[in-house]
Amino acid sequence: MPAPTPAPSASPVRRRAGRPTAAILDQDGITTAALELISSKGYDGLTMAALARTLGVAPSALYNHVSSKDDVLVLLEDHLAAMVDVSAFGSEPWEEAVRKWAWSYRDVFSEHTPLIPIIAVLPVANAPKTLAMYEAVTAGFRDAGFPEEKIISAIVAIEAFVFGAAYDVTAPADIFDAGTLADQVPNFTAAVDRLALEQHERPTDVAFSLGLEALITGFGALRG
Amino acid sequence: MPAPTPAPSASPVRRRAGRPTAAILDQDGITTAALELISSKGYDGLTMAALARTLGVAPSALYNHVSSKDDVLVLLEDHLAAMVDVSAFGSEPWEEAVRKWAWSYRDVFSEHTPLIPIIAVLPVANAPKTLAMYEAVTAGFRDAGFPEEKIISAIVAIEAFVFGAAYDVTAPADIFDAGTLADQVPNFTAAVDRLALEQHERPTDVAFSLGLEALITGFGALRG
DNA sequence: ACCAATAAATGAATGGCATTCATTTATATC
DNA sequence: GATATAAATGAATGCCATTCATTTATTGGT
Repeated sequence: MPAPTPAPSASPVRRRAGRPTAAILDQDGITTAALELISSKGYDGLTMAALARTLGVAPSALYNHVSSKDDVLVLLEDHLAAMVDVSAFGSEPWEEAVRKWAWSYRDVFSEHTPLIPIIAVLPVANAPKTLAMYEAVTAGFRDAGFPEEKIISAIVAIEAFVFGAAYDVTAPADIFDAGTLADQVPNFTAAVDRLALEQHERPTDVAFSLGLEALITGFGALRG
Repeated sequence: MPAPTPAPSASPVRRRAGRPTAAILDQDGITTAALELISSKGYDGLTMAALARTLGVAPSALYNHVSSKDDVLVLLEDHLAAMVDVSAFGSEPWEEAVRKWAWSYRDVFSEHTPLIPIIAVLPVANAPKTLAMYEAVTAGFRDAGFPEEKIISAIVAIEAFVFGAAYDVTAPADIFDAGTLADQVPNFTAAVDRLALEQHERPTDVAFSLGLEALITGFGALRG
């Protein structure tokens, strides 16, 4: 069996310092490599050293293209925002568009919860694709007759729910097992058992659906 | 002016190694010291070394009482859960009880967002006070006529919203300023401007109220 | 065609961090 | 009184992000 052709990005070639013919690194390449690394080693494996190794460069070289590791996380966040499905706004009824948007938003970020603290406080001016998502959603709300002064608040509320629910997806299945304390919390234990008994969908999906439909119904009533 | 009596916890006395008359450290003391440290230096200042310094011990001494820094965060989380107001369950109408619980929950954790990734996936068996909160809320839902098999899902949904909203509180005021990209996102920019114009409450509070009332209304309809 | 400025890489620090471990010793237990 | 144990010390360890002086190929100006 012949050795597989090594990926150019992982080339172990000892390069000399100095300006190369073409730049090896750029923000897109860093983003892609970071995504690969995360999918193979998880966020614990995402270190500047590991990222550099994936790209076949010295760690310090990264700092010519990003100002910090947080900057890498912002690049990731913006990349992922572009994967959120806003296509139903403008082509489907408002309720269904919101539903698709929220589910897809949750699904994308449930695999990337370490980015949530970043995105939740990130000024949109630093994240063009994220901003594009907001534009599409805002237009969808406006066209559906939503009063303009309430659009941002409604989006922020749905987003808050989405981020919290994204964490929920990653929780262990037995998170609500009270263990030895079970007899001290009878109502809670009974409710947990009852859910397990009568519900065969993923509990996290049931909760998300329940909350999202309440938000859609409640906000839908605001439309003129 | 006489020198103030130094807090025993901050005593700089050079202690000899070995078992003291009474243990200096325990989990309560560690929790209290961690809260002090956070309120003075923030979560960035919460290091095992700084925590040990606050308590007047060597960093390694902490590991006789907690197994890791994450363990400290769990102690903090559980301490804070006990500060969440569940008192209205049983004494006030369900809607009002949920409202008070959710606002208080959000307010407590908005000052402690670095704990959210911990609590969101923390098995309740490791957090007795958190469990007690769930018990009170569950009983409140049951007594209000909520179908038992939906109680946990509803709580999980509200909690997701609360956690997301807690992050939102910490966001910078100009988070939605699109800057130079403003002309590329006209609908979004218009909606942001309109909100700023017509709304004088804290935007984060407006969004929280909007979402929470929708959830309360939606879930209220599930009661028998 | 040269020359200066620049972009983009290297690799060797640096300082901070959580955590581990061998050691010490006062107290509690048999 | 001997022994085991709990709870402290302080010195390592290894990982991490980040900085800095240095190198050098390319670009743009004269």
